[in-house]
Amino acid sequence: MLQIQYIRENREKVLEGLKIRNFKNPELIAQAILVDEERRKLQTETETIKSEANNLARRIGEHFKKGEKDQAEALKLETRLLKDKEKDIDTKLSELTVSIHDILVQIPNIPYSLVKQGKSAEDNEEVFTSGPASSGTFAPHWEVAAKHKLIDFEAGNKITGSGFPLYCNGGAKLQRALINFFLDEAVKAGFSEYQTPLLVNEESAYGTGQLPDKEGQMYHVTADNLYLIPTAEVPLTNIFRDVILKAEELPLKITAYSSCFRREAGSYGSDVRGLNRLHQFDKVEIVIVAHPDHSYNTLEMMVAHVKSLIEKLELPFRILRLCGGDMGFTSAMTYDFEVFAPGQSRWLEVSSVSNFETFQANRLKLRFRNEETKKTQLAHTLNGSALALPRIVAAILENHQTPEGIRIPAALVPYTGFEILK
RNA sequence: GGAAAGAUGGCAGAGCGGUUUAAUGCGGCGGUCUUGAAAACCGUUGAGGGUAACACCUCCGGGGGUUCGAAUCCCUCUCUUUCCGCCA
Repeated sequence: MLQIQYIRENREKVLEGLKIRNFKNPELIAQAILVDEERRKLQTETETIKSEANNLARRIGEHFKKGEKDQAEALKLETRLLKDKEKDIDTKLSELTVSIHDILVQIPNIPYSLVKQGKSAEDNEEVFTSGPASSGTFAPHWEVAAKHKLIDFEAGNKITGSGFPLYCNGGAKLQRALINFFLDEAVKAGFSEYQTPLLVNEESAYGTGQLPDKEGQMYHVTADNLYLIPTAEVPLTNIFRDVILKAEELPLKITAYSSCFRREAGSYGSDVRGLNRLHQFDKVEIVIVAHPDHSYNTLEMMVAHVKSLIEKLELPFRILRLCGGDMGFTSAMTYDFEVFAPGQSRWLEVSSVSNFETFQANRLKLRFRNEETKKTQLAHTLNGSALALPRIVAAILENHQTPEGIRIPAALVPYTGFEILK
């Protein structure tokens, strides 16, 4: 959520930013400013009244203490009038506060200067590509998985439903190896390892922006009003809800492995074949809380980390800087990582690394104390997948097939304990 | 799941209707003293809104109520602790 003061003071900049996103409702900005103006006017009014009422109450107290009952009673009458007036204004004030909030939650983050205008995925900029994929004929991963009995989609179907695969034997071992590999690499890069709750409350879902707009994406446990996390970003970032950090604690780098749960309502076709899109999957997430002056250096550092992971897995990939129209609601700049799946001749997104600037921090009330100004200031939050498992597994199965089985990349062999998966 | 007690500033901890505009201690910061440090002493030290700067307003777990006036009384929710029960 953007800060209303920021919108008020940077109206033109905000509108330009929304244009880069192809945002459909730029009139919300004018509305927000208008309502805010009215709200502040009422606030001044009610505060003046409160101040008067406080003074009267104090005088009444003094009169009572001196035993001057008549004077006290006279002042009481005066107070009653003020109270009626105040109640009136307060009602309007809270209405306006709600309506300004309702407007603000509909306004997406303002893109960073490097982000290009664009409407859809077609307009994304490729900023890196690892070179041509190996040539030859490749089977799609679901065939490879079936051949070697690595994943039992039917069993998962029976136990739960589609999108909940059962990993078997070597397939399960590969998953565990990848999780450990990713976590170890993150720790080596300076991230502290956490293990988080997989269910979160409403406040947390709201804090990272899943609520109110992405309600349908999450599994909701209605009996206890909890949500299954769609990503470890939610619990990890909410560690810092209502927290004031010291400047020297930044950048704060944390990581966690978690299962992730997504309803993925409305996804069909080849998109959901095999491991391409699941309701439950595993992911190692990295989260950084950064000083606003350094958050874009931090973003580049995260990109370099994710890049090194994919390189160590010896997979062909590319990095895209998302255009305004394809970027998530809360992000100021996002890099997507896509690995090539030659069995399907398509790119699969395996990581998305974003800088949210103060957009999440504002909702979370995540601040740090600025040493120069001595004041609290919103921090920047960033996160990224490092990495999401299923599509990495799919890419390994499709890229590293040999007549003997699937070749395990050298970096991963210490974790699997075998060089060929069959 | 049952019973009882409790939730106050970075921490500890008073306050239970009007000198609380939150005591006191610890910690933090600044200063005096000192060659330097420690000790001692003095000062300072929550967040948000608002202002050119003051003033001023809000916040004592959340929400609601009583009252001229609520940290203090009432209702309600949440959480914590202790005891009992159940349990990986």
